[in-house]
Amino acid sequence: MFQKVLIAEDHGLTGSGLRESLAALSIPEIIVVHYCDDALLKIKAALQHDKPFEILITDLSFKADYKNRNLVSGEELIAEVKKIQPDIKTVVYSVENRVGKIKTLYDTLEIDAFVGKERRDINEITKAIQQVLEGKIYFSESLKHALRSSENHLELDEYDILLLQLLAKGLKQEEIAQYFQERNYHASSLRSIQDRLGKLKTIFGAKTPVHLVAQAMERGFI
Amino acid sequence: MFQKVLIAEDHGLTGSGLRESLAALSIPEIIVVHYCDDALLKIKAALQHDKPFEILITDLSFKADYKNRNLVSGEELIAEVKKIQPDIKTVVYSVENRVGKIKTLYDTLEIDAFVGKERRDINEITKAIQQVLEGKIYFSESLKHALRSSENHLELDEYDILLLQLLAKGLKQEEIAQYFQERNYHASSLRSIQDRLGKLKTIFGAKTPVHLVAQAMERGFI
DNA sequence: CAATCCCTTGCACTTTTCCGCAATGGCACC
DNA sequence: GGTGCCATTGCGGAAAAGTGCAAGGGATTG
Repeated sequence: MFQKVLIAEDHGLTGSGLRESLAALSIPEIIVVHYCDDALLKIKAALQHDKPFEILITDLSFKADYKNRNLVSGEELIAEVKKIQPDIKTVVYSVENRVGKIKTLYDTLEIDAFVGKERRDINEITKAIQQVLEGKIYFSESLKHALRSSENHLELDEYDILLLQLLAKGLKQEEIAQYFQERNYHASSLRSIQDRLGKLKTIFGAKTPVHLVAQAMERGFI
Repeated sequence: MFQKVLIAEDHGLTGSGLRESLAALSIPEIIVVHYCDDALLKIKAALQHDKPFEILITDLSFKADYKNRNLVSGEELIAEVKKIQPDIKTVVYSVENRVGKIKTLYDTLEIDAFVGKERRDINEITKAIQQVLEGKIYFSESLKHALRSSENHLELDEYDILLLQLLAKGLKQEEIAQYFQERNYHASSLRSIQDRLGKLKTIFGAKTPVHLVAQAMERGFI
């Protein structure tokens, strides 16, 4: 079994529930922190003392409070941690349930497991740890199906995602056109953007641009 | 100390964290359930056996799954429970952080305490239990802070939220006007909706309607 | 009762978005 | 090289959204 585990979770009671469940797996050293920055510090310190953590279990969203923060999310934490300790195993434990978002976590951050905060999560986290210990990847039961099934498999390219992001950021169509022109994107005229937007609306079944972005956000594309 | 506590919380690990913390307070009988309907059944059964629960600690939101549900939220649960056992103490434990919403819980459901899911919630839940035991009302420290801080002071009323929701659902301004007119809302003309939308854009610092809804979603208002 | 304030609403005008149509040009396939 | 397909783009008119202005209408205050 793993010997040294770090947990980053900002809800105190949930963190203590996690600690308890991992202790039941006979993991001797379990550290719980409530801030991403603290997690990174612990990882660094452990590395320096030649006693690195083998696995990091982290939430995705951390509420802001009076403290100043460098890292504000689990994604950022994982990215930073992997820079200094690339071989560490990472498990994401979150309420996130948007397939697109979780797929992105796997593709870009190469996480080893994802467990949703849900009713059966005690079993799930246990299974996840065991699978990761064996060098396998683990995703919550509820997700496995969704991740593989083709129905949810809308593939949006960089252009589409950027377009939706710019829209969500408050740019007008004309400003987006300008943005694309400055960066020499292929379809950069106002008319092309409108065309693309129309197609995206069809794909998402959206009636208005607002609806489109709301759908894209709900499904985790942006 | 209380002798018999019921916990309704749909995240398994959080529930077990709660159980652990309450056990540390020397509460002998702690039952944890993951569904509102189960909570109501437990309360009913305990009453019938003349061994009623003294206090109910419940989350507000319970994720839907394959099971059919009568009660879908902590609010509904509390309302039903108070019908059959009006003297039971109720503590809400939730990520909810909108002051208005929590005030409504106090005003309409007469809850005895509110504890937010946050970093220091272990201490908070302990304090809450002790205060409620003494017949007092308790609200999280963070809430008192939120009351003062201007940052979280965005209070949107039902009208604003509905407006944003309808927009996100793909309705056009004119359709929203019609929707409001059918339901006899106060500001139901197209012009009023545009006016309100303009004000919301100012509040959220949004440049376009898309931006507005994206912000509202990110910040958890809809 | 008058003065005042704020909210609601309609009107008119501008800006922005939507969308069909047609011209152009690249690319693949025959 | 010819043919067809599709993405890109401009144009133009229609639809939708944004906004200043002013006319009411309550509610409050002096």
